[in-house]
Amino acid sequence: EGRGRNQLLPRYWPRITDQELQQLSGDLNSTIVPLFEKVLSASDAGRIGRLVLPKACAESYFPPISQSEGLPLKIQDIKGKEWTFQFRYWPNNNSRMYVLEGVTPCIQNMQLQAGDTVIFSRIDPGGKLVMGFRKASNPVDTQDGQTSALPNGAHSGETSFSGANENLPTHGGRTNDDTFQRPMLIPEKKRTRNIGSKSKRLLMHSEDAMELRLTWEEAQELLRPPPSIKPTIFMVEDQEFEEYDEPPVFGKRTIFTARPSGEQEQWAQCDSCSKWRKLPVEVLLPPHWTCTDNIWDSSRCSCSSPDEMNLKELESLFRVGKEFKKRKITERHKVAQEHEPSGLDALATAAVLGDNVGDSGETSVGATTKHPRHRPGCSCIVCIQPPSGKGKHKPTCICNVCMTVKRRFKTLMLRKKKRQSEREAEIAQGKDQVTPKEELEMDETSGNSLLHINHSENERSQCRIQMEVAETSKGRLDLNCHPNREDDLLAEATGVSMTSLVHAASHPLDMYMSQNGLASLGPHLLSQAAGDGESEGCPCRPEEERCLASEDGECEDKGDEG
DNA sequence: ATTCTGCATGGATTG
DNA sequence: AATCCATGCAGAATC
Repeated sequence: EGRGRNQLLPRYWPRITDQELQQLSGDLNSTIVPLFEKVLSASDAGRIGRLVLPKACAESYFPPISQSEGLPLKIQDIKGKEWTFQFRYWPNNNSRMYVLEGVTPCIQNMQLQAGDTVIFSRIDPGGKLVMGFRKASNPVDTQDGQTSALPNGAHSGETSFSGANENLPTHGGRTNDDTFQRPMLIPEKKRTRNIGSKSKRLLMHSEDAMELRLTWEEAQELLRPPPSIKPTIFMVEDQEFEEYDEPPVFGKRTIFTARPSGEQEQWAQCDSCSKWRKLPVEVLLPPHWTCTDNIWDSSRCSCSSPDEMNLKELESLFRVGKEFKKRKITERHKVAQEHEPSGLDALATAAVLGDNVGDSGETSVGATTKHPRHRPGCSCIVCIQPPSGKGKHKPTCICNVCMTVKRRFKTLMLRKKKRQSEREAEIAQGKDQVTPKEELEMDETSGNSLLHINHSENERSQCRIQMEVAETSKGRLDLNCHPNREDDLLAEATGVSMTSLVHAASHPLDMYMSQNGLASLGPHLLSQAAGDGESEGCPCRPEEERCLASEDGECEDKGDEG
């Protein structure tokens, strides 16, 4: 528009093709007059919700305001939704700085971020303001540092006035999965300043968060040695290392799929035609790669060659690949656990892995411990730290935690005894039958009647009760459980004889532990039960844990009532 | 402790 | 040198 163009800096000139304009005008049955556009800065797209408007643009196209408070301005987005922003200014060096306040919901709705462009237009007749956007789409060339072909570092990307093309997979393009990268544009100038302030984080949309969900392993997959730089080879403890003078560069992101048979494949998307091409698994690609670079498949070394697989099939294979990878990680985890020293670490393993031990491929789904709030990846102190407690509590320790556990154990056993007496009385009245299994367990001469021992496990464990915890998949001894529930769980699920429990309960704790080789375990169990005394503030700590570690055993009292 | 608000500051750009 | 504008900052408000 004549009024503005002559006044505006070129960087604010709206860039919209006649074709797009025509299409839009046709769609809306009206005339769209592009006014200006602005590449969002970090502060524009941040959570403050203030979009700084170029002064000339604000004064040219928005209503004149004489008060700093300005006025509410209704602006329609590309989906027809109307937003109300506060259009105002701040006095600034004898001048004005114009801002739109309250833009956060709109920015979030459009899923815009720093580097994206907002485009202000006007619908005629009516003069209604409309706000479109263009996502930054092209990668910043980090290698040669050349400026963008377009002013202000803006790259031509997908313009959206309709919203229809947003986030939809184009032919061979990104899907809703987090597999396919979307390089984030950082304006060439002031690149370092757009990273974000030191004390605040940029708002991340869920989509971005998904894209950031990379493991180190995956991140490593993107790194390539700097081109044409020879590494220096040196040895550290018989391991060969390559050292480069230049930092690594990012390579092309590929995806790995797996056939149901487990056969792995690697796929890369052509930068030119966006078709996906299959590659050998071990291949590493440069950042820019096209079909013509496909030296591994002569029948598909040109963009004119058809797709080997359609997107759906590829996504399906990718899912299989993901499952395959998940299984591998789980198995690796299991192997690592098996190589752990027994004893305390086994207890820690049991606590951390919980029911998921042996549940391959599903570690990310189930809870890890007795409490569902502990999950794989949980970083709370309970989960990240094995309940070693080594050296912290001795069997003779009389600290509050130790005394609480001992008291609790005693109460537990007494309660078992009481309830068992009641049950046995009932059984005696009914049928007087004892299973052979129970008879075996009632071999009191062994002194080990309480616990089932897996001998192979036993070889790796110093304490039997711990074995019970680690090895029994159905029921585990869990001092954090509510006593009443625990009674049933422990006894019924593990098949432990109630008579043996009664017998065990008749011994003092210390005697019981010494009989069962538990002298060294006491402190560890204590530390496990008390979260090593360091997890007091852990937000994910189960109620029962807190009760157990509490000095006066309030929960215990409750349990006694029941 | 975090977020909001109203500027102030200073690097970048323009004339 | 003047101006713009991205972002910092401090006090107030709110959680």
